[in-house]
Amino acid sequence: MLNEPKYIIIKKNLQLKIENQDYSLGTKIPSEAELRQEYDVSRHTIRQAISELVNDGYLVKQQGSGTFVSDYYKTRQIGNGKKTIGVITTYLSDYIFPSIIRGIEEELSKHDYSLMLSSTRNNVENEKRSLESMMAQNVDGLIVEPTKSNLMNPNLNYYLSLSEKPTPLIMLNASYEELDLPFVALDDVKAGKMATEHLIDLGHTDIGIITKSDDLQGKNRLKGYLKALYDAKLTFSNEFIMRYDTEAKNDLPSLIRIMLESGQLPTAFVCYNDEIAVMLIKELNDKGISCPDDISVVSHDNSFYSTTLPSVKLTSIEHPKEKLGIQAARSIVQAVENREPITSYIFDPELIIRESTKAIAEKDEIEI
Amino acid sequence: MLNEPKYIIIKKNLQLKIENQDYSLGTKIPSEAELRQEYDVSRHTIRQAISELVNDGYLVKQQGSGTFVSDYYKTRQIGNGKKTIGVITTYLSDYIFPSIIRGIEEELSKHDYSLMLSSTRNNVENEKRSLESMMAQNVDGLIVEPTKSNLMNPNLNYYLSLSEKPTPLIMLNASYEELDLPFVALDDVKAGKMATEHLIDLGHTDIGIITKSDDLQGKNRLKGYLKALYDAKLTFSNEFIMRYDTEAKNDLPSLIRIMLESGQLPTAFVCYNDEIAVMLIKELNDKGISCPDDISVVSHDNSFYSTTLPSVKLTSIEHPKEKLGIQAARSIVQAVENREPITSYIFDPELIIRESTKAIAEKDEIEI
DNA sequence: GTATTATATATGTACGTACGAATTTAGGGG
DNA sequence: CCCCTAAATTCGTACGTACATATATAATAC
Repeated sequence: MLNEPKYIIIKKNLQLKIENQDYSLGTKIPSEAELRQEYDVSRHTIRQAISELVNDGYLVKQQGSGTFVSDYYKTRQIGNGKKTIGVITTYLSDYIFPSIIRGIEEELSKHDYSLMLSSTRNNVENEKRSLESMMAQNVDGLIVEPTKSNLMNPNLNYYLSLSEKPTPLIMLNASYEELDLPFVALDDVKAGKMATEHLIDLGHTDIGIITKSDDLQGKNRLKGYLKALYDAKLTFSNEFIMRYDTEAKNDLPSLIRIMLESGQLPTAFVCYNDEIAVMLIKELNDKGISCPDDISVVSHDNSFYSTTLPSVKLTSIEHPKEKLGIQAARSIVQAVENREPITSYIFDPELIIRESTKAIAEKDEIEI
Repeated sequence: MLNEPKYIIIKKNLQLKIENQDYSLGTKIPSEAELRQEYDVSRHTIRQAISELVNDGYLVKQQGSGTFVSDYYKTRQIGNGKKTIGVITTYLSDYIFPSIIRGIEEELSKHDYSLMLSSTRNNVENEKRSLESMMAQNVDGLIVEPTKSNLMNPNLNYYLSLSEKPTPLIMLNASYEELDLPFVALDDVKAGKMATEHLIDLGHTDIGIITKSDDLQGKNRLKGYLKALYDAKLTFSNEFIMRYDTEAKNDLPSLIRIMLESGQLPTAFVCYNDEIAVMLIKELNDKGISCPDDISVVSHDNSFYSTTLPSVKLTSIEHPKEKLGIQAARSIVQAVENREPITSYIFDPELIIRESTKAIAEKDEIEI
């Protein structure tokens, strides 16, 4: 520390005086000759110190007149000091995403960070463009909800090159299993297990599932479902494990209809999310099947869909939503400030019991 | 031109060679000593030229090793070309805002623009901070949904200083009447008039309204309501013009309850938006009053609330939502590209008739 | 008092030397 | 062939000088 170069010492000294307003905005600082005497160094050394300060925007030089404290450096400092976090999600306006984004925005604005937003509509090509755009904008950190997290993603090399750079990155909701990236998510395996166990506790032994195939959340919830069945030594029928992907979502109602018409049904369903659960219950009702009297349904995410059906409020696994966004933002801010690696954060699921699930015993009693 | 300083000539020469890939990315350029010989100048002069190029990001120096062509300057160039639009709204996750933001994002991404997002939670202090932040970030355009547009806004001077700058600005949903800023919005006066006229057409003569006092939309919808009554030569009772502001929203249910208990009621209500309509209908039902059999309700915005009530789907004025966002984005992009002044865009309202309104004649018949 | 001019002052360009510090390269020993 | 060391290379710091150019100031002429 003591053997810092002279010009660095002088630079720091001048910088301090500027920031302390010893040399106030717009005023002239001592000439090179004067500073030379003051610090007892050569003119070259003084020039070197001043040159760096000019470069950093603290000073402005004017030949023949003198060197002046810039009134620009303050504003530039603010602009430069302001950090921006890029957020890439699959959807913006749908379902639980507004809440997640709100959580992120809330936390970022607390730390005076800016938020740059982009959505992929669950399309990998859009994800690529969003990533490129964010990188070009030199964001200070990235929060990404992965697109088609259960399929081979062609943008993995982008993520790899990002993880080499100092730009912190955190994944939301799910991660790419091929990469070892930090993430903030609900424990989806546990969630699927909890949902299924709730049905098992109610006496159900024939349990179907409708889940998503192209994202990791769907895969994990299925995993939890299978685990719960295995632990309870129950079997499952392949016909009642129904999987769909983003593109096939619109065809799902007719697929459900076909399934419902194909013979014996289970007494309960686990649904990937509330949207699907509402879809299923509507199809059930159309066929004269009641929920929960005939078939119980447990879903995920506890979104506004949970209470939207006139006939029945959904039993659903709570999704942290805002909290998830807040946690992701908090982690990324911490990573930006401290340059420390990010640790993943996993939320524990929680079951909200409403009206769409019912003990099977009751039904048997009625039938007897 | 001929008497340019030597170091400037050398700098330009080197810069040219870098851009022509004579010195390609990452490779070492000749040492100071070599360049000294090549240009027949002192080492100091070479260092001066190189120093400026290092500062501009073209070169990177490494003591003991050499001076190298930076691979960073290219990306910095690209980043500067990308345009960013700042979006400031009151809320992010609530109500129709996700749809609006989605529209904006969709249109901006089509033009390869970035979106910087901030919300004010309808607080003017937050609005100020958001504006400052956006200005510091040097956004290329701004889309603002005004905070408390019907109250004197303390940030008007910010907007004034903005309108002097070349940064295009467009207001969303409403504008500040004190300023003459371009905006994209629904014709709220017409909307309020249309809603009220629908009730008049159904035979209602006693019509109340619940509207918001601190934003322009509420004021305009009230204006339309009064206009419709005036045109139909109907009177209104002050007790049934109920106004509330953002802060008092949570107290609204109890205020409605008090109103409902205070004697004779109108046969119909116009509501500021679907959220309020749902609130009102719940309170009505609690008092054993049916909608639409006893009291008709027409609301605004046609949001998901319109179809959320188990008892009745709402008759509501359509809000353009996505279209509004798309139009705002399109206007701002046009303004950024062509540097032309923005013209306001006003959407015509449209009535969606559902179950919450009923002709008064029918009711009379039943009663007879 | 004002306009012009000379002088002083400030930064800009450009040369030179010397030695320090980090890195690479070449040479020598095992 | 590998490891260590010494030398060479390259940039970093720091001193010096000289003169150019732009600006401010003081002196001068009107």
